[in-house]
Amino acid sequence: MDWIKIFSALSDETRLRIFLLLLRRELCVCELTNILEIEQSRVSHSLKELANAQIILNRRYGKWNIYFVNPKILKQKIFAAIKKEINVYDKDLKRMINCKIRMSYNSKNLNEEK
Amino acid sequence: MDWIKIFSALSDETRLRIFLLLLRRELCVCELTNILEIEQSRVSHSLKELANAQIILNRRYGKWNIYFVNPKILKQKIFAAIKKEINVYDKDLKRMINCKIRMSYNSKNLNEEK
DNA sequence: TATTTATATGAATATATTATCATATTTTCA
DNA sequence: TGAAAATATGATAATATATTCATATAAATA
Repeated sequence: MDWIKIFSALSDETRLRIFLLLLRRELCVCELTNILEIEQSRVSHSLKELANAQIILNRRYGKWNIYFVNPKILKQKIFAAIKKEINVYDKDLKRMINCKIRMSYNSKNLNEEK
Repeated sequence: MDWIKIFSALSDETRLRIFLLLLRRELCVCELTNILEIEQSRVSHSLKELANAQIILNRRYGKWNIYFVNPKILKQKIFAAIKKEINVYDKDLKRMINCKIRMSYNSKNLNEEK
């Protein structure tokens, strides 16, 4: 575990917001862009650094790239504590709840899920 | 709690080394300088940022400025987890054990303790 | 196949951080 | 009181980081 890289990844507001959201549920880039209301390239760059610190992973699903918290790190007490003690930004949480980009798509194409 | 400031403070090797040492015991600037084998001004600057993030405090004792982990933050699970999961650098730990700058002084001047 | 949607990435710029040096301050002690 | 020890701090230079823009890639779909 490279803790300096990890703390570094979490020391930026954009990346921390993303990470706190991903602790709640997995999200694709366009959902994050929509929720955070920032540029898509900024989201991608941020995700790259979180992935580089190995605290998130991703999987392709059709045209989407879905990012999620690396299950391994959740076994570490530090991340379990982060999940419990650091709150997601209120506005982000609300927008996440209302964000149904993939869901509306899925309902039409459920049979295509691998 | 300003988590970005906190993660930022811990995202630098020098500061993380200092913080991990202080989690074991309180130390003055000259002890830290001795243990870390880096410039004194660098230690002071690093301590200032850790203090700025409110994760360490300090008290004057004679000519020494003794730094210690803010007891309040240890109640947070995150810091308790950091203490358990992140190891001090081996070399630092050894040098800390052998560092007796204040101790040798104290033994001669115990009656001056406030 | 051409277009659209989702995403990644390289380059350039703007901004922030880090290390070092010189020096100032405070306390102790000869 | 003057020197020494411990510490803090401001300025500078070197380095790293973040943001934006333009563009590339890849999958879906009309």
